[in-house]
Amino acid sequence: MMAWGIPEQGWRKGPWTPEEDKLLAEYVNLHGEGRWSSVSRCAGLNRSGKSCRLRWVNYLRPGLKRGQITPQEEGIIIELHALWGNKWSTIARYLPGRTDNEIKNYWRTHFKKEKSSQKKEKRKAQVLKQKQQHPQAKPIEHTSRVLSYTEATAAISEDSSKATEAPQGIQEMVFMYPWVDQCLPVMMMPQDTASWSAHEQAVVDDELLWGGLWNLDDNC
DNA sequence: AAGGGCGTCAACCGCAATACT
DNA sequence: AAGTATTGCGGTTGACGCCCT
Repeated sequence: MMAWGIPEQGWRKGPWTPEEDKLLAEYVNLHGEGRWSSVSRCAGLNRSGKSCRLRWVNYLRPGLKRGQITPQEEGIIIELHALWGNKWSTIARYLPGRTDNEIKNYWRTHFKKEKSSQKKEKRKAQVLKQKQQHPQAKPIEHTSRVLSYTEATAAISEDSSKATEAPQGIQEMVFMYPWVDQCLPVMMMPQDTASWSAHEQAVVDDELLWGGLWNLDDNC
C-alpha cells in the first residue's frame, strides 16, 4: 500500500486534517457545493476534486447525523434494500442526515456478514430492549410491509370505498410503517420490472416524506 | 500485559453518467 | 456530433480501536 500523504499525480491522500476540513468547509460555505475540481485549487487544498466532494458529503456537510443507526432507520434500510438492492445513494435520500457511505458500511457490517450466533444474540437483545422502550411497537423485522396500490389508497383515505386502481402500466409501492402509523408512498414503477431503473427515482411525494413523517429525530 | 481477531469507518479506486466546449 | 472534463456511485481497502484469550 502507498504511504499516507505521499502524493500520486500531485494530490495529497489519506486522512483529512482539521486544517484541511476548515479550508474546505469555509470555501463551500462561501461558494456553495459543486465545481469540486476548482474547490481543490481555489481553497488551497492539495486534494483532488473527488476527495473534496467525498469529504464534504460524508463528513462536513451540515445536517449530518452522527452516531448509531436507530432501529427505525435500520428498518427503512432493510425495506429499501429489499426493493432496490445496493442503490445506496437512493436509499440514503430517505434517511435524512445519513450518507450513502454510512448506509453501505452499515449494511455490510450488520447484514452481509451476519453469521455468528453471537451476533444474532446481540441483535435479539437489541430488539428486546427496543420492545421494552416502545412496548406498543412490533418487532422491527416485521414493522413494515408493502401494500398494493389499491390497499394503499384505501388506507390513506381511511375509507375502503375510496380505493383506486393503479394507473395503467404503473405499480405504486407503498410501505406501512407502524411507528408513524402512516402509509408512505415510496415510488412508482412500471409493472414491467425490466425498466424499473428508469422510474425508480420518480418519488411520488417528496414533500410528504421530508415534511416530517419520517422525522426520525422524534423517535430517538 | 500482550497480541491476535474482528468490527467499524473513512477514504480511495474504477467506472458510468452527465455536463460542458 | 464528438471529445473532454466533471461529478456521482458502488465496491474495496486499510487504519484503528475494542474485545477476548
